[in-house]
Amino acid sequence: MSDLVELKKLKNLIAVAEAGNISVAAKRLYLSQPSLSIQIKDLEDVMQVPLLVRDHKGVRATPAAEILITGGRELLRMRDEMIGMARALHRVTFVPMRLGFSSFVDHALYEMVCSIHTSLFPSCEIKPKSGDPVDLLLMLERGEIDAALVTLPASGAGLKAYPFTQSRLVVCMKSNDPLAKLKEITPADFGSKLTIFRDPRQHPQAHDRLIEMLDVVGITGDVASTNKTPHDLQWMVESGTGYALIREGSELQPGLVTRPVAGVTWTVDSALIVAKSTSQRTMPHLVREMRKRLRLQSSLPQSKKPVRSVRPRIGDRILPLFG
Amino acid sequence: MSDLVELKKLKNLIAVAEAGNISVAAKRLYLSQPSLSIQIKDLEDVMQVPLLVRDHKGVRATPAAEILITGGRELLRMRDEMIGMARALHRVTFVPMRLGFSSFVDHALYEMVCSIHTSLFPSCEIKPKSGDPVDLLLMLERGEIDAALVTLPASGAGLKAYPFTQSRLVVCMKSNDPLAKLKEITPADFGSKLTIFRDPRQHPQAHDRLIEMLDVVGITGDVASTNKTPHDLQWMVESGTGYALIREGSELQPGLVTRPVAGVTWTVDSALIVAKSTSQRTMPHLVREMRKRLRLQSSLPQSKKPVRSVRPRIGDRILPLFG
DNA sequence: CTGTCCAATACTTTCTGACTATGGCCGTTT
DNA sequence: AAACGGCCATAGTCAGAAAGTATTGGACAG
Repeated sequence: MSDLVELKKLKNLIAVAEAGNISVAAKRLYLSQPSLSIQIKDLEDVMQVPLLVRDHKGVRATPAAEILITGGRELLRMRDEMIGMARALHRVTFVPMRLGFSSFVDHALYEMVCSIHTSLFPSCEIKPKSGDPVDLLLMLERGEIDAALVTLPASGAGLKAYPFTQSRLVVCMKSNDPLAKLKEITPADFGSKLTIFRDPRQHPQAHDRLIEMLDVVGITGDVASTNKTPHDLQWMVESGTGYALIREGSELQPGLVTRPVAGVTWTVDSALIVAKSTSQRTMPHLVREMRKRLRLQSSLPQSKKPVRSVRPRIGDRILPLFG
Repeated sequence: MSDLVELKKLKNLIAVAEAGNISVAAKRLYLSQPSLSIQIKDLEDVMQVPLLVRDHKGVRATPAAEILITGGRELLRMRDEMIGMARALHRVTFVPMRLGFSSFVDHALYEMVCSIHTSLFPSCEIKPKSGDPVDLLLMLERGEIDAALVTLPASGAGLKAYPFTQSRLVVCMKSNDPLAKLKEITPADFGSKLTIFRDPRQHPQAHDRLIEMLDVVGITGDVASTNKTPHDLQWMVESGTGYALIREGSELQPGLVTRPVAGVTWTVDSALIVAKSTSQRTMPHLVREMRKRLRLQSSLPQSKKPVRSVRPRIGDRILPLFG
């Protein structure tokens, strides 16, 4: 019987009791409400003891559940302690996780990766490395970094991509631009003035794909200004050089606005690229946890930065860009 | 990280360390050797600490593993204690498990069911009830027992069958019978003298099926002697009344031998029959554990079309019989 | 060499566990 | 009252974890 009572279930029971409400606990645990309900039910089934008193406003732990909760906390504490001891004994220090990221990747995503990795492996240091995608991919192949956050497409020998987020591309313009009065604009409206791009050398694959994509709707993509950072790019827009395409939900400098593009759905994928041969064993767990959290809520957990990046709705057909 | 270290894995690690050998531990745990190897490897991966020193004669626990083993034992002990406390608090006593069995079911199977149930639910009493299959099924339908061990075919309203073992049927005869000199005998050899059967009223479905099956090979199945128990049946054979079909591997009285039947593969299934509506919550766990240990699948149709107690051999491997 | 004994790897299958969708219950609001 | 909203339970489906089978590789012992 006891073999059916695993630490994970106890942990979840504790979370439910603390929340006083299965639905809320489920959110905190990045689980669906039914999954959690069933876990509790299984526990009750195995123990043949009711653990929760349900009523219309939530649940309350029974005395038996209190025992499990108190004991469970103790067990979880002891487990952590034990693991710490075992690792200390071997004087194992985690190899730092060397994480590259392009400045064009959403900062919220970067922070999410860091926070999840740290919560999974508290004693594993993260060494961030900013860089251009083309360089990052090279460093990955050489084993100089363990993973990199870049936008797709991205490929390389022995690399594996895990796409995590998808954001719509919108046109960035000055707020006093005539087109800013429109709710949506068409490619024809802005095509000729779309002149501000990120430096093609930073990410040739993505640039080529972008040009190709513009070509489909008849825009030549006159690359008049190339920029190293999103900040530079916005600055160019502000200076009146032209329009730029940026990720929806990006933080905007004052005086700038974005408008969605009618008739097309252009999106950009951000992915974690991992070298299959990496010696950093934490990667699979990181990827798994990222997927778990992004699966459920389509909205990124609120960091201080309001990420209002709109994800395409399921069912809508999306033009396959960067894919 | 610690969330990836579950009690089950610790338990298995302990078993490996105790066995000093993954393969042996796997057998004890009713697991395959690779499954266990992988579990250990996962642990080492997550902890980033080697746990076992492998050499050609087995494995040895590293100091880090010793910590996990000692701590793991403690954790397992505490869990059991905690569960006991929680259950005691509610003064829950297990409802006894009322288990019916036919005397024609292999005693080893009966004992296995009991021992597994007891190891899963030590404090749950088992109330055995011997009886004829026809009565047992009736009692199941009425909810007077929770489960019954009988031979297939067996069906009834709201009953579910979990076949566990399959044994070949062999001809039982006196050791000084002329046919005993043969290694195998054919249906034609013994057909006319096959006169000893179990009482048809005990299990009409199975009896009908048996007669039908004999008919296929041209044996009339002249039921001259009907018997209530396997013992009586062997007694009749010994007294020279005729031949009987019995389960291969049955314990034989002195002076009797069995011979396989050439040209056909007659088998008999023993199954645990459970009322779907039973209040005995231990049943699913019992069934699961039984299946784990026997590695048999229970996807037999148990609809109106009765499960054939006789069927062509699957592949060419016949299950070893109890024992 | 060759056979044996283990553990590791590769590939396949099974089945747990998680999700979506939906229904029922019970208070609160209109 | 009826409609709504919050919450938990159930049903049905599916992906991925875990287990299995078959095979390889390595290290002795004969």
